[in-house]
Amino acid sequence: MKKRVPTIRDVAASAGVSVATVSKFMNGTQRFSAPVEARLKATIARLGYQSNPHARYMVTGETRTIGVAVLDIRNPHFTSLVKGANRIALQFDYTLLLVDLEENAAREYQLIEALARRVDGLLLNTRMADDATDRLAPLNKPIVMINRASDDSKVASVSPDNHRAGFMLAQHLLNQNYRDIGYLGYPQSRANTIRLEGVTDCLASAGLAPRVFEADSPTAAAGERACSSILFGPERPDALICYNDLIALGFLKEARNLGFSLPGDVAVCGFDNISHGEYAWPGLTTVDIRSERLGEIAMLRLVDALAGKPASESGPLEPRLIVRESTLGRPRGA
Amino acid sequence: MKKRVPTIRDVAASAGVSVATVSKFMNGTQRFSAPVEARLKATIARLGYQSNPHARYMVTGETRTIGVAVLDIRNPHFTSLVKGANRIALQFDYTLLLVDLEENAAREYQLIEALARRVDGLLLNTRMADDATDRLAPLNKPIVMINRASDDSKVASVSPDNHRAGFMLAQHLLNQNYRDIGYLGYPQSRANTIRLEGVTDCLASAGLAPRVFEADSPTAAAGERACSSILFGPERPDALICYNDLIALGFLKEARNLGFSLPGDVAVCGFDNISHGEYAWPGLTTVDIRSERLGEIAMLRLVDALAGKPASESGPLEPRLIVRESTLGRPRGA
DNA sequence: GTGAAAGCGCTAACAT
DNA sequence: ATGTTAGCGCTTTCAC
Repeated sequence: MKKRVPTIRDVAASAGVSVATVSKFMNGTQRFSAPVEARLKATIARLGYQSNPHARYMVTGETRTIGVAVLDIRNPHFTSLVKGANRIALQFDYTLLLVDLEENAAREYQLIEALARRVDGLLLNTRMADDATDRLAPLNKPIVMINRASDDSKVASVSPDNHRAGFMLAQHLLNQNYRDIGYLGYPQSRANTIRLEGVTDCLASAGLAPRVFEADSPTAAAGERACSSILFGPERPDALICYNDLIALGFLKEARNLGFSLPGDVAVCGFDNISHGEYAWPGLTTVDIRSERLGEIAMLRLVDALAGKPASESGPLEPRLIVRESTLGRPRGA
Repeated sequence: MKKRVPTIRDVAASAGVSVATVSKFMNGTQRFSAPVEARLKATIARLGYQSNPHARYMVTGETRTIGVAVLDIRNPHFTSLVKGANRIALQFDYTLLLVDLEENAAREYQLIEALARRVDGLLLNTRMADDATDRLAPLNKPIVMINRASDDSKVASVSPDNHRAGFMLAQHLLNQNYRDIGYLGYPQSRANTIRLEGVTDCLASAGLAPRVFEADSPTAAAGERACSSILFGPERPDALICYNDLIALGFLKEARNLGFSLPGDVAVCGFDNISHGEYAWPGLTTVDIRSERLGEIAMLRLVDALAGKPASESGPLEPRLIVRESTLGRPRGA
């Protein structure tokens, strides 16, 4: 015999009060006479009653749920984002409805749309083209986008300062006396463009320009694939800035396999400061874009929006350069 | 002017049919006359109508949502679990309600209880004591536990074959001629006991026994902390099996800092086959417990239970030994 | 093949 | 301070 979950009516009957009283008690909407309060407390505890969130939604219109869509939860940068978002959400009594899009552009919009029906607001990390964000408007829910170019004015978004992060990495390499600097990008990502601009702007101040290569996905496997053609190309760069740490790590590994010595033959660095980099060898120089904090900020923005507060326009999050062994070799001919 | 989301009544009115008809159409419960079907299709498309999942739940009792609680989403093993679970869930039209417990035992039960109210079933990864699982029964929802000892008969659970995995690692080290083998465990985890048993049983067949050390958390930081006292202890082991790859990676890094040469001075390996290990140096020998597949299987079990199907009792998932450089050094005196 | 109506568990407006 | 009641959007008998 399955025992039925107690409803508000069970509690009301059992405590000898009306459902309205129980409802008000549960929500702390009102004060009660001592005897009623005592009976209510006892009955609720005895029955183990908890209000049904879905029924509650029916009348309040609030789900206390935030939809989170990420391209790939296994990318440590995205994992951290979710971690940070989860922390703030719990703090404000929200729960995360998570969808891993698996980098599947085809189902992307459909999944997000379905997600939107069940939540109060959305935290989105997609590769959706800018014009496609128009399609999100009819969802009629507060949305915060993550890792989107900040000049995208239509929807709220939080991103690291990608330009500055790129600039930092390039400056560091210049300081280390590297001159022939390559950039291994991932053109599908919006952040890629800005990171490259940061690199380019910095190098320009020294009268240099980066040689640009492309990876076909933001993964270590893509870094491995790109490696040989870069290292055995006509003019091998001194140093390589990769679109993210995963690509850098893959490149690093493959370069070692190919018999190159790192960072002696080529220095390598990336973006994101994923934990892999700390335990790799040589340790990976990177720039910490503070993913977890980014997730917290994004969720904070959403919570504010949901509470009807104005968006506190804080600037992009300051990145931090993390120098490790992968860029500390003496460049050729220096 | 905010435009209201269309309800089933809007569609009914606009198409000149009853709400019952629209409902049946949406659910494919019935066939319709051509004209009605055409009108319905057109109206639904025009209004962009989609049924409200919460209202639907009110009558069906189904949320089409699975609650997933993990100890720490940033632990790559758990991330993979979620990835696999998400894949199967989407396939069966479920969505994941995710809660990261942040290894916080205090709020654990409370969070899970709240989660249970909103979902059809639960996928749980907790350190809750076995007797505490009794507290989950009143939740009255199908539950699949992850990474729990298989002898725990009360609740369904899926786990890797931890004993075999431990055995494999120990056997590999014996094959490599290591004799003085240590085990750096994390006693708070149930899997830890079984992994150690696997190691112990294997070594026993060679007349040996592992020396056991303890880490205070399942993280790289804990591996770093444990390192010096093990390596500078009275009798330094030849080889060290760590409770998981994170601990192993931390140990590896710190050992290098302390001036040891790996695997020459000490071989190191772990469990989980997290991607870090492939890009570390020396590459980390590990045993792949197939986390992502584990997540898939767990979710499959849950989906079956929800569909009223009997649990197909498949045995534990076969682990796979992944040998890399961290255990390929020549042992001392061999 | 289609419609009318009851009711899921809850909150909020209003009455007392 | 407490109770009555009308829905929220939907599915599901049960008529027709």
